[in-house]
Amino acid sequence: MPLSPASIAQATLALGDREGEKAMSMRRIAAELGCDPMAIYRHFPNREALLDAVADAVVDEVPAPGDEDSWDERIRVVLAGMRTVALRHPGIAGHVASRPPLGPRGRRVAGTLFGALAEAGLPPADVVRAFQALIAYAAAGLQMAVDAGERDARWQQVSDAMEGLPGDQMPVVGSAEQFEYGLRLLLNGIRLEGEQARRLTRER
Amino acid sequence: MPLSPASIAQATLALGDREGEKAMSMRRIAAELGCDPMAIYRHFPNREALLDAVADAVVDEVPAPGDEDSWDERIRVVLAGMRTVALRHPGIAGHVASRPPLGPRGRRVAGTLFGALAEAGLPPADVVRAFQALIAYAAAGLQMAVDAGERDARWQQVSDAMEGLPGDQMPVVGSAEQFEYGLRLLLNGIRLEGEQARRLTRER
DNA sequence: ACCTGAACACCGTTCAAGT
DNA sequence: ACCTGAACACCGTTCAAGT
Repeated sequence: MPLSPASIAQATLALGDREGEKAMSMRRIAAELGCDPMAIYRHFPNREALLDAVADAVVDEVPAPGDEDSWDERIRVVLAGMRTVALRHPGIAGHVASRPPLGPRGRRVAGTLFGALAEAGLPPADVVRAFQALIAYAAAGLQMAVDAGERDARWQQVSDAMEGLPGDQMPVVGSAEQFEYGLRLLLNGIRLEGEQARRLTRER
Repeated sequence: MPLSPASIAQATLALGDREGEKAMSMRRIAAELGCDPMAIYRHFPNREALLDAVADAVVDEVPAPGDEDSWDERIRVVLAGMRTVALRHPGIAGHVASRPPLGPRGRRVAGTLFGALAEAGLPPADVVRAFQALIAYAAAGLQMAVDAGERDARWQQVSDAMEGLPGDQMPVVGSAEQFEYGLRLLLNGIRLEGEQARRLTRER
C-alpha cells in the first residue's frame, strides 16, 4: 500500500478505533503503516492537519436526510447522525467535537444546515448565527458523550445534590435522549424566530 | 510562600494567563513556584486535578445575578459571565470549556441554573435535561471564542461559500453577539416548554 | 516517614547526514 | 532532489535512593 493522504488517514482512524485517542501519535501511526514517522510529514504539514483529515473522513459517513423531510427533521437527522457516526470512532470523536466539520466533506453537512435554516424563515444573518449555535451545541453534546465514561461521576454529584430530583428520572449525561432534548429546545427557538421574521415580512 | 493547593492553583493560573495553555506543564509550574515538579503531586494526584482546581477558581469569579431578575435573565447573566470570566484567563479557558464547572465553587453556578429552570416551569426531569443543554452550549460557545484566533479562517470559508450571505452581515465566530443569539434560541425553547408544562398542569 | 531528583517511557518536529 | 533517522526540546509520572 503506497503512502497517500487517504491511506494515512485510514490507518490513523483504524488505530484510533482500536486503541484510543492517545494511540494516534505520529510515531505509532508510522509503526502502523510500517514507515518512518517523518514520511507522514510529506503528506500532512503536521499532526493537527492529519487529524482534521481523519475527522473529515468520519463526517463523510453522516447519512443525508431525505429531501421530503421538514426543515427541522433534516437538522435533527444530520446532527444526530454526526453524533452517532463520531461515537462509532472513539479515537477521533473528541477531535470531531473540538472543531467545526468544515473539511471538503463536512461542507455537505454545513450545506444541509444552511438550507434548512433558510427554509425555517430566518433572515440570512440569523441563518449564520443559528448555524453556529447548532454546530456548537452538537459539538458539545458529542463531547459530553465522549467524556461520559470518565466524568459521569461529577455530573451525578451535582444532580444528586439538587432537591426534588430523584436520580431515577435523570437522563444519562451525554445520552442520545439528552442530546435530542437540547436539540428540541434549539429547534423550537429557531421555529419561533422564523415565525416572527415571516410575520414582519408580511406586515411590511 | 508555603505550597498549598490554593497557592499552586494561583501560580498555575498566573502562568497560563501570561504564557498560554502550553506553559502550564508540571515542570514549568514547579519552576514558577521554585519547587521540585514532584512536590506538586503531594497536593494534587495528577495534572488534570490541578487544572480542575484552577478552573474552579476561575468559575468562582462569575458574578451572581440579582434576585429580582427574571429566570431567563438570571441564566443569561450567569452563562455570559462564565464566558467573560473564562476569556479573561486564556490559559485555562479551554479547560473550563472542556468540562462542566462542578468544582466546589462551580456548584453555585449550577444552583443558579437549576433554580431558574424550575421557575421557568419545567418538570424536574426536564430541569436536569435543560441544565445539561445549557452547560453544553455555554462550553461550546466558550470553546469557539478560544479557538477563534486560529480557526476563524475555516468558518469564513464555509460562510463565504453560501449564497446570499454578504460577508459584512456575518457575526464573528465566537463573538459575544453570536453567543447571545444561540442562548436566546435555547431560552425561547425553554420558555415554550415551560408554558406547555404549566398548561398541562392546569388542565389536570 | 518524608522528600527529592534521576530515570522511564513517551511526545511532535527539526535538521543534518546520507543516498 | 529526495528521503531517513538521529537528535532536540520537551512531556507526565514512577520509583529508588537519600535524608
